[in-house]
Amino acid sequence: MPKNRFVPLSKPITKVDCKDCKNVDCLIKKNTHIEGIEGLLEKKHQFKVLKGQNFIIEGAPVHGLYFIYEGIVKVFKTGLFGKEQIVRFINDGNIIGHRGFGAGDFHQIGAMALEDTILCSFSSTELHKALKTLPLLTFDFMQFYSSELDRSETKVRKFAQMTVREKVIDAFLYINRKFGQKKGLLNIQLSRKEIADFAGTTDEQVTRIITSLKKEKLIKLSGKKIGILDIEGLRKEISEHNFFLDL
Amino acid sequence: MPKNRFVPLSKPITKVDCKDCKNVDCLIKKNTHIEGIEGLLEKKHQFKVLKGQNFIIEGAPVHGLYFIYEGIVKVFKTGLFGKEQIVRFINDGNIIGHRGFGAGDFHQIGAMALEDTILCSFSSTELHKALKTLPLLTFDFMQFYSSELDRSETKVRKFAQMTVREKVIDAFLYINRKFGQKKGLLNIQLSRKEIADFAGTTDEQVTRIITSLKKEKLIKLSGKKIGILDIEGLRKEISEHNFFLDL
DNA sequence: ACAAAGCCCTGACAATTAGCAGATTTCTTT
DNA sequence: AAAGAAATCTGCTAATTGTCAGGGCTTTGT
Repeated sequence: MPKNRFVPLSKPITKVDCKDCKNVDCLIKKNTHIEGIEGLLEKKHQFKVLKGQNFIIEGAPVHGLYFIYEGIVKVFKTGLFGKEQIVRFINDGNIIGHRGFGAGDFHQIGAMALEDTILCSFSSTELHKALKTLPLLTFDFMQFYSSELDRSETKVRKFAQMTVREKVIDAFLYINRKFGQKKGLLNIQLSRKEIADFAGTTDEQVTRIITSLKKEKLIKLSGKKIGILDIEGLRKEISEHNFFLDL
Repeated sequence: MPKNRFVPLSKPITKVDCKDCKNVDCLIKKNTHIEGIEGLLEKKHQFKVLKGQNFIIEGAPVHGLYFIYEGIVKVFKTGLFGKEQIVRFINDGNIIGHRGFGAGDFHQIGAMALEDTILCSFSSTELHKALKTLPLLTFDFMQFYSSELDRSETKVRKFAQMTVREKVIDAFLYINRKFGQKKGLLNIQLSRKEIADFAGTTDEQVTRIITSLKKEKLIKLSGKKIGILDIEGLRKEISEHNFFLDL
């Protein structure tokens, strides 16, 4: 992460029309065809945030909802003594800033760009208007939140029942599903501490487990990057925890 | 909990009209005035389940969504070796059976009545139809899921960062907010194991912590029931963990 | 009323995990 | 290129937590 340099908080950039967007799984893109959504689309803002910028602050008032056009972001909650719990990592097409509805709300999460990231944003009032009149859009949002809820509740169970080794393995598998590998290396670079904050442990434990997994030829290291060598081997170790689904 | 007796899975009972329902916070009741919802309301089923009945089985296909008219239910996920993680306790007016939408879905959670409970149910197809045409209803559902998601993500953080004592205290405070006290005793009776499964620990630890809290005059026991004596004292112990809200 | 089962409590022990400190490596800045 | 800073690794130690086992109490069923 870069230091606190004197940088503008965000840069406006040339705006992409949602109808032409490459992120076909984006909740907005998926609904660009429905009638009455044009008003919302026109009011979209798009801008860039730099790696390391904390563009959503926990507790700050909500002004809208963001989508990632391109980039990688970590979403977290801060706890005791500033220890952060990373709630999820997100990339192209994903939503962030949930609950960007209803006035008087405050962000329950913080967000930081892990790579230079281009964001799309919609104001609460515009979105509000759209959601209250376009049931199909609202339905998609509802389904999104509902599946996120399942995911999160599964994570609660994992945290309660998994060992540290299992939690770290689970984290690697999640990261692999989410970001994939290129040339045998994960397409995201995280510090030991970030992995720990996501898996719910400490950086020392993550280091230890990485060393073991490397010795067991389940993963490999190439510089700072991590590569998963034996997905099945890793899955097997946590398989008893996943009765119904990968979440 | 009673044994497996030979009982009918459920009993139909006289149906209450949603418009007259006492559960004013119920998502359906709150929307009974909107136009076009009558079709859904008419198709409601209402029936009774007995204490101890496991009326939603994890992994079973979803046929609809339930609301609690009256009663208490625990919602859980089963993990390794059958160890269950209680996700939440719910009562009058609450929803259960999330994701009762979209065909081909399976229950991600199980549910068991802790008291004799009267349920209202809506079929997936009917609900689907309503949600896809009534944006205000869908909006309410979306907001519900969204706030549940916040709650759940906060719980993830708590599980990762709290000590066992803090988690148990947090559980008592939650139970108190949710069910309240009558004559100084919590309006719900849970076994040590259920408290443990909710707080993310073991029944022995819960026992130990209850004994300590009793000695410290923070709680009291009267038979099987637990009473909270010093809410502020308890809150203080976990206050550093709650920066923004009680969730 | 009695037996059986289940729940609760407690102590002792074992395993897991976190925290600390120092060495080493890698990255950044000048 | 060298110095300084940051991140990673590793061993050691302490604290926390879970597990096992036994005894007591309460509830349930016959």
